[in-house]
Amino acid sequence: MTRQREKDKLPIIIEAAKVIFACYGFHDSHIAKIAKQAGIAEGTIYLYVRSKEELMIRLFEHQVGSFIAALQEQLRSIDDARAQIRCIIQQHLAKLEEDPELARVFQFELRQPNLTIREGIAPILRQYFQIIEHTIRLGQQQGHFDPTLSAVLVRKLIFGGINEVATSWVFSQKDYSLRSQGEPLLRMILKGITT
Amino acid sequence: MTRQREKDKLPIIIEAAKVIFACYGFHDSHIAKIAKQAGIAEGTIYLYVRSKEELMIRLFEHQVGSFIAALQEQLRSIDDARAQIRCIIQQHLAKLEEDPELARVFQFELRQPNLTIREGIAPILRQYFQIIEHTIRLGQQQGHFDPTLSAVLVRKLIFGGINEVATSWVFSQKDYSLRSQGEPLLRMILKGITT
Amino acid sequence: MTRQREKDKLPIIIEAAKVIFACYGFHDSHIAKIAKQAGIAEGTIYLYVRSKEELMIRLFEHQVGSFIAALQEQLRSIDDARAQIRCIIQQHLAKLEEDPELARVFQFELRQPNLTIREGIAPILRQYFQIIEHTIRLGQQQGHFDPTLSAVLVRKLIFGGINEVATSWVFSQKDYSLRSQGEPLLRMILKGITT
Amino acid sequence: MTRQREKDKLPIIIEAAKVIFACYGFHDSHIAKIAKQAGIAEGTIYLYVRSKEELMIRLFEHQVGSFIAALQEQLRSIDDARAQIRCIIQQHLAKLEEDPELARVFQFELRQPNLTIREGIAPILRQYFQIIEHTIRLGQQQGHFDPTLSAVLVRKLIFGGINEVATSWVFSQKDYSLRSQGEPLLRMILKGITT
DNA sequence: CATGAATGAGCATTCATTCAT
DNA sequence: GATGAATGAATGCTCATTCAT
Repeated sequence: MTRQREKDKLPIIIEAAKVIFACYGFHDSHIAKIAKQAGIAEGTIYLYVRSKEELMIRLFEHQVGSFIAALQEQLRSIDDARAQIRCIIQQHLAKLEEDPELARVFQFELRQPNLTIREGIAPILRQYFQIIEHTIRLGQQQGHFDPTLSAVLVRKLIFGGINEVATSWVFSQKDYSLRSQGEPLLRMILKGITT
Repeated sequence: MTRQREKDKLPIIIEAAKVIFACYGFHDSHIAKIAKQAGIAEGTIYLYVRSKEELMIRLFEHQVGSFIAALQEQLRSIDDARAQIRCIIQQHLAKLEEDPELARVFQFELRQPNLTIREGIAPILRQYFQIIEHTIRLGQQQGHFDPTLSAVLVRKLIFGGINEVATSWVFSQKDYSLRSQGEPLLRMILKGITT
Repeated sequence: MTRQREKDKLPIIIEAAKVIFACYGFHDSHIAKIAKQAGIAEGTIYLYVRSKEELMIRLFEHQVGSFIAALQEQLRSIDDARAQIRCIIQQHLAKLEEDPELARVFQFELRQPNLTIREGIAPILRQYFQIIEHTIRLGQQQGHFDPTLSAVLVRKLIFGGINEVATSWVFSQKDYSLRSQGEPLLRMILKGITT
Repeated sequence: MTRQREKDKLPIIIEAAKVIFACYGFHDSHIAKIAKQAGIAEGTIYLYVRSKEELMIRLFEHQVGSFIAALQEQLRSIDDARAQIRCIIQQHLAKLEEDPELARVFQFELRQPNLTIREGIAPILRQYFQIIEHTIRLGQQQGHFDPTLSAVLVRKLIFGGINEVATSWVFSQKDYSLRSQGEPLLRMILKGITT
C-alpha cells in the first residue's frame, strides 16, 4: 500500500465523468451513472470530490490543463508567431477529434449558466486565452501582425472561430475530419491580421 | 388574483421567461418563478406552452425570428456583400447590447445539451446561418471575396467570432460597448476573406 | 323558451359522463373530456352538478333508478317469487349487455373507496337490495324457499353471483352473451334456496 | 432520522401501504403518508418499488400469495370436494376477518379501473380462481356436483357470493362475525350444485 | 344560461449527498 | 478508504373548480 495508491481513483472517476457528461450533459449525468461507469460506489466519488460541480471543474482542469502543458511545450520550439497560431489551431482541433467525448463536454459545457462551474472553469480558460494573446503580441512585435489590432479581440476571433468549427463537428455526423478545417481557417485568420 | 381576459398572455409569458432564464439559466428557472414574474398562475403557462422546454424554444423563435425578419429587410437594400456583412455584425451586436437579458439567454443556451431544446432551436439558427452564407456567396460572385473559400467555413468564422465577442461581453462588467467591437472585428474578417 | 328547456342539458351531461367514466374510470375522467364529449363548455357542467363526485352519483341515480322502476313494473305482474328472481337476474344481465358502457362504470365504480361517492350511491343500491330481499321473503312465504335462510344472505349470494358474472364479462372479449349466463346461474341459486 | 441498515424494508413498506390503502383508498393514499406510516423517507420506498401502482400489486402478491399457499397446503389433506369448498370459503372469510385492513383493500381495489393495477393483480387472482375451479371439477368427478354445470360459472357464483358477503361486512359496523356467514353460504352453494 | 381562460393547491418521483458499517 | 442504503428537499405539471364576460 504505497501512499500514492490513496488517490489513484481520481483519474478513473474523471474519465468516467467525461464519458457520462459527454453522453448526457451535466444535468442528466447522475452520480449513480458516473459511479457505475467508474466501477465504484457512489459514495466513493465524494472521497475525491466535493460535489458534482467540482467534478466538472476537475475534468476541465485535468483535460485542458494537460493540453495546455503539451501545447506550451510545443510552442517553445516555435519562433514564428504565425507558426505558433497554426500550432494552436491544429493542436486544439486534433485534441477534440482524438477525443470526441471530451469534445462534446467542452462544446456543451463551455458556457455554463451555473455560476459555480463557470467560475471554476474560468481560470483554466483564461490561461489558454493568455497563451493565444501572448502569441498574437509576439507576432505584432515580429512585425507579422497588424500592431493596431487588440490582441484580446484577435484572440476572440481565433477562439470563437475554432469553437464554432468544433461545435458544428460535434453536432454533425462526424463524417468529415475536424483537423482538416484547421488550415483554411488559419489562412483566413492570418490574412485577416497580417500587417 | 385578478382574472385577466386578454386571451393572449403568450408575449407576457415569453418576456417573463426571458428575464428568468437570463437570471438563472434554464435548469434553475422554475416555472413558479416565471409565473410570478409574469404575474400569472403557474397553470396558465401551460395553457400557452406544452412544457418548459417549449417555452425556451418559443422564446428563441420569437426573438431570433423577429431579428432575422428585420435583418433581412435591411439587407434587401444593401447591394455590396461587404456592406451586408457589416450590417449583420452590427445588427447582431446591437440587438444583444440593447437587450442584455436576451444576450444572456442566447449565450447561455445556444449550445444546449438538452436534445429537445437543441433540436427546437436548430431550425431558427440554421435560417440565420443561411442568410450569412448567402451573403458570403454573393460576395464571391461580386468578386469581393476569395471564391475558393467555403462559404460554410467563412460563416463559422464570422458567427464564431461574433459569438465569442458577445459571450465575453455578457460575462464581463459590461463597462464597454459591445457594438464598438463590431468594426474592428469586421475589418479583420473582411481582410481575411478578400480576394 | 319553455321552462323545461332550462334543465335539458343534464341528460346530455350524464350520458357523456357515462361514456367517459366507462372509458377511463372515475379518476382519469377529466371534466374537460366529459364536457367535450357532451359538446358543451366545462363550466356548464357546474351549472347542473356540484362536483365530479356528484356527477357519478347522478349517473347512478339516473341509470339504476330507471332500471329499478322498470323492474318493479315487471315484477308487479309476476306472482311466483321464483319467476321474480328469474326476472331480476335476466333484467340485470340484459341491461348491462345492452349498455356495455354502463356495465363498465357499474362494475368499476360499484365499490368506491371514495366516501362521497360510496355514500351517494348507497341509497340507490339499497333500494335494489330491498327489492331482491322482498322477493326472497315472498318466496319463503309462498313456501318455495327455505324459510330458515336469511333473506339478506340470500340476496348477497344472488347479487354477488350476478356481479361476478357481469364483471368477468366486462373484462372479457365479450365474445359470449352475458344474458345466456342468467339461466344456469338462476338454476343453481333456486336449487340452493329451495325448501 | 435514524438510519437503519436492515436491508430489507419491503415487508415494512408493504405493511404500511396496506394500512394507508385501507384507510384512504389507492388514489388518496399519498406516498408521503405511506412513508410516514412505515417510519422511513419517501425516497426509500422507491428503492424497493418502482411506483405506487407496483406497491399495490406487490401488496396483493404478498398477501394473496401467502394465503393461496396456505390454502393449497390445507386442501391437500382434504379428499372430499365438498369439504374443500367449505375450507376455501372458511379460510377466505377468516383471512379477511383476521385482517380487516387487508379486507378493505381487497374489497376496494379488487376491481380497479386502473389498467396497470388490474393487469398486475390479474395473475394472482387467476391462480385463486383455478384452485376453486379445480375443486369444482373434482367434485363433479367424485359424483357430488352436477357434472353438467360449468365449473367456471360455479366458481363465479362462489367467489361472487363470498365477495359480496365480505364487502357488506367491510362497509358495515362489523358488529357481527364474518366467519359465521360461511356455513349458511356454503350450505346454499352446495345444495345448488349438488347432483 | 353558457362560456372557457385562469387559477393554484396538490403529488409522485428524482437524485445529490450523507454516514453507519 | 470504500460502500450503497437511506435521506428528503425540490419541482414540473395536472385538473377540478371559479367567475368575468
